[in-house]
Amino acid sequence: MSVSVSSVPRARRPAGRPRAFDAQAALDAAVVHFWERGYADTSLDDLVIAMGIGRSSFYALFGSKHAVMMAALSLYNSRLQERLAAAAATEPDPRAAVLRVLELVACTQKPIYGCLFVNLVSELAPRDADVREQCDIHQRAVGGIVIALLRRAGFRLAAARKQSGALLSLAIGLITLRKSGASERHVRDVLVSAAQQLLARPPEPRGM
Amino acid sequence: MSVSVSSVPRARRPAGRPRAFDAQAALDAAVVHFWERGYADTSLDDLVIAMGIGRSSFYALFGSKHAVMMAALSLYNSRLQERLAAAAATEPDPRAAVLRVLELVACTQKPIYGCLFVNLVSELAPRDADVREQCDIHQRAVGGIVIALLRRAGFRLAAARKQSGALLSLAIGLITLRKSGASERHVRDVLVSAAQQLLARPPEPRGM
DNA sequence: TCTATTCTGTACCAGATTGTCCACAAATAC
DNA sequence: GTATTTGTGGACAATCTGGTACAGAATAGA
Repeated sequence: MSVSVSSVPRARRPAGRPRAFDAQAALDAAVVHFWERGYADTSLDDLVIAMGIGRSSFYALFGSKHAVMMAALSLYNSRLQERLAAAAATEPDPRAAVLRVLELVACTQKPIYGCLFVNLVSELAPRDADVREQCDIHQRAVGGIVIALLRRAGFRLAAARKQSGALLSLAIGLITLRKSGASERHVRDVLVSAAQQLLARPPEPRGM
Repeated sequence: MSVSVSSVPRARRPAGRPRAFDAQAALDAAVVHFWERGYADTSLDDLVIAMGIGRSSFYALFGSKHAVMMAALSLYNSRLQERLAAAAATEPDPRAAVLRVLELVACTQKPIYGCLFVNLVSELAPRDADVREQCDIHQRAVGGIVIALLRRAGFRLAAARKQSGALLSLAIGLITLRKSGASERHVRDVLVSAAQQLLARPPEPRGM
């Protein structure tokens, strides 16, 4: 699963010919390629060329097109989670922190290409249990960050859960809207204004 | 472009062998197939088998894989627009009508497969100008329905535009959330509660 | 019946597809 | 040096790809 980019660097080199490429960089290139082209439209030739490695090396290290896609998705998700957690930890005001998190989600680093997570959920989730599982985990992790911030802002657990769902849906939906023609500016305006309304007051469960 | 499903039925049959299949039904089958499998992962064999026609008939009537995808997308979009417009026209209270429209958008007819519009935007929009154009039109049409309702509910034009963007993003984002694991019930709860907040009052532009 | 027209099934094309194989290269161990 | 281990490039196989060609079937009109 993990491609073992030697988080614990071995003291000695193993016997045998050393790898002629950087596995981390190759996986990064795979992330970019799946991000820009999706899964089905990416051929193995595209992939190994983009990654700058040969077929043999590709199969030796990653095993299959599906496996490298999962590794890329996992890397993308964990990096995004790190960035969101960092933003949440940096900004002291919890409402401002939520807004910052939502901006990071909605305004992706490759606006035209949206978000790799969203793209792969859309393309593969219905037929790929591995993608579903990985994405469910990611969704919960990101949701957890927002829920924690909302609780700090005074929301009760149930309300925080609901509101977190709404805020994240908003951000994710804006990614699609942007892809289908909306301007970056409009997206930001809508996000800020709607998020402020949804963050306004912890709605006490009054009546029903 | 239009596949001419004889909206104006000709008085006389044309000379020549009559078509042995229902063009409308075949296009419907294409809609379903692209909806469930996406574009790149659908081969022509898949397609003609699903549509129940031969390759020759397929090319004679539709021209190419890309063309039939565009026809399917267009049909899907116009049908959805019809359903939304009907809902908007039926429900007298404009806020209730907006909620009804959002439910139709967010709770798709094939929950697991999401929304064909969203799916194809996600898969193709960055590299396909035809899809971008068709989807931009669709987005504006749906946005127009919501904006008109919001205006009837007392929103000013600028506010209605912004709020419409927020409400539709919310609904669209929920489709993705549902695909990546959220339950139908959670989606509905979040939608209703968030939409009520976003519809609460026409926010007068106070200060900034 | 004979012609013109339209549709259909099948064979076909040239190139792309994922994945395997194997001879060889480059390093360590001895 | 030799043996061992690991990585690499290119060839290869079998299948699948989107799209075309064409002979013949089914209709209308004469």
